[in-house]
Amino acid sequence: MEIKLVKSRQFVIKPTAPYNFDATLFKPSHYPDPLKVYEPGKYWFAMRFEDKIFGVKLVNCGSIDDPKVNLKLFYKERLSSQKLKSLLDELKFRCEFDVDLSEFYDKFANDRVLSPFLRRWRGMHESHTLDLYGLLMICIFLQNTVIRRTVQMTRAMLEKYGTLVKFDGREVFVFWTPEQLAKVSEEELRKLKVGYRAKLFIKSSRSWIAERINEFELRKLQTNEARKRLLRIYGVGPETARILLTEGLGKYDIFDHVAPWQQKILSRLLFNKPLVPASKIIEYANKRWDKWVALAVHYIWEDIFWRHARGEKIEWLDKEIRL
DNA sequence: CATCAGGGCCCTG
DNA sequence: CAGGGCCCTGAT
Repeated sequence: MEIKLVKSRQFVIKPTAPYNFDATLFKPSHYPDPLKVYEPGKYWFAMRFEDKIFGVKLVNCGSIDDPKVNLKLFYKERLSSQKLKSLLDELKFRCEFDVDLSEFYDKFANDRVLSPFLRRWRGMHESHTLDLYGLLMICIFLQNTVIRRTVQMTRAMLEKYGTLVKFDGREVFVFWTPEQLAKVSEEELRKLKVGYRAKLFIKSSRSWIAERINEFELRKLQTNEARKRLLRIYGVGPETARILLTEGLGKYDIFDHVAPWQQKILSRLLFNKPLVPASKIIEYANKRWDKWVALAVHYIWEDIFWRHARGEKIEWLDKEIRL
């Protein structure tokens, strides 16, 4: 399916400083997907909100310490002013426009490990431009495979079940809904060469509905409570739960799982050693960065991927990052 | 040509 | 609580 959004309205947002537009919205550690378009200082994506689809174009027109974002909203039908306000609030959450990081910066300004990263990426936040269900789909695409295949499966599924949204001369997909996918047969999905994940997509969508997962409610819960709810979804284990909590729900106080490939990279970055036990890494990071642990690790993590993306040669890294 | 591991999870014993 | 199996594909 595809839709074209022509009508638009513009807004000027003043995020809480410091706000690093590019580092917040674009994450070089993520695999390439057709869900967004990024250019330096510009970001396009589409979203579902209250059963309607919107196109969003963000343009940076400020600086890290005096941030200003031009937000252009593309839509089909005019919104009531009340709906519009809740949509803008949602975008505020998704882009972390109003999340104040000053405590984080005060606390770790002199942290021997973290401070160089804080200087380099000042104003970087997590961002959550996908909704929680979409992020779950991404996590399933990532499970137990190589990136190349993840990219192929994502495209195949989006072309068949997603919606292509055209606006501002760009095209991005939005995900299907859990209700849509819950009705699809396993054989039909398997034709798209997603393998055993066919069952996962269907069962996780069904349990998403059965568990009445509501991301707005989950955001309000304590991290551990939200985690318990998420783990009840079929196909969600410790790693997916961690990703959903940090990248989906904006929780920064969790870092409880390190996959083997992440372990290799973090061993180098934190201990300058080829391999440190995962439990050591987790303990070290939590003790040191406490309730900001996920954000702290995120700074260190994204830094190496930015350097990689910019073509910097880091010998030991190349074999760990496979695209 | 065959074998295998890969950015987890479920299920079983 | 450890470990096998899962789809498919490119790399070896």
